[in-house]
Amino acid sequence: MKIFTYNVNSVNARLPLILEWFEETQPDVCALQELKCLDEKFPYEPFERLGYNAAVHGQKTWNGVALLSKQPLIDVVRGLPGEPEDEQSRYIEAVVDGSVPVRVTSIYLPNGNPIGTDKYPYKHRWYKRLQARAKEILAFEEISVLSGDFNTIPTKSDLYRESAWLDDALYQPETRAAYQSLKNLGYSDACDLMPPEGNRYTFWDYQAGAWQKNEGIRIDHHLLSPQAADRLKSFEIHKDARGRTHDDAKPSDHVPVGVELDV
DNA sequence: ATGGCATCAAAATGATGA
Repeated sequence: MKIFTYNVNSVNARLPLILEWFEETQPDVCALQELKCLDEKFPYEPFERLGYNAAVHGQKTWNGVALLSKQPLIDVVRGLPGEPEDEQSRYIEAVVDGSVPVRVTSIYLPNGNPIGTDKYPYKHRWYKRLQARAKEILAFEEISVLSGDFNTIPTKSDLYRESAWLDDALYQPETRAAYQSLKNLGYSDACDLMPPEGNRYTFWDYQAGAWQKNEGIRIDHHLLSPQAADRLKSFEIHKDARGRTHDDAKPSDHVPVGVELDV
């Protein structure tokens, strides 16, 4: 089973590119982030034509997450528990209903910039809630994969130049510690288990020629429960997606990142 | 040090992103 995460930066603005990637890659499951549309504006039909079921948690203009799966999705959870007044659509979870159940998520963790505004403590409240849910998921002792855009650069190896990120919410010591705490619960970062040769970036800014200079960062992750880690067959970053266009659609600033599990 | 680029939605001297 191939499970991907892909921050698409507007599912409708980029639809031709996304569909082309789906046809080529044939993921079994794909977690999408930054839909930037309400549920009713999600392009269900073209994905159904490719054979996918969709569970969507959308939002107008910003945020919005979805799970697409060839097999049915059951037990869908829309929104991260723990802060009822949080109206931002950044979390969806479901179980892929195959011969062996696999729990999957699409996470769009808050960016947190600029530090010093409400955005930064919101990021860390959100991290605490994610840790609580991640702990509950571990207790199920299932094959579970926490996939998404964590807006967290875990280590110095995950950026092109540390000095450019020292004042950024994505690379603060407490942000990296929060990510590490998820791993300390018992999850493994698929990229650590199967490090790719060379480049491991998943995001390149649109600005200042970051892609051309390969000034990227790694912020899109898969955290595997022990049951999932035992079944990890491969880890891949679809870097070439960053440079591709289709029918005038421009690429997202993130690229798809995938794991293959022996399921 | 700043802005650079992209999207949405509104029609901004904008908001947000990472």
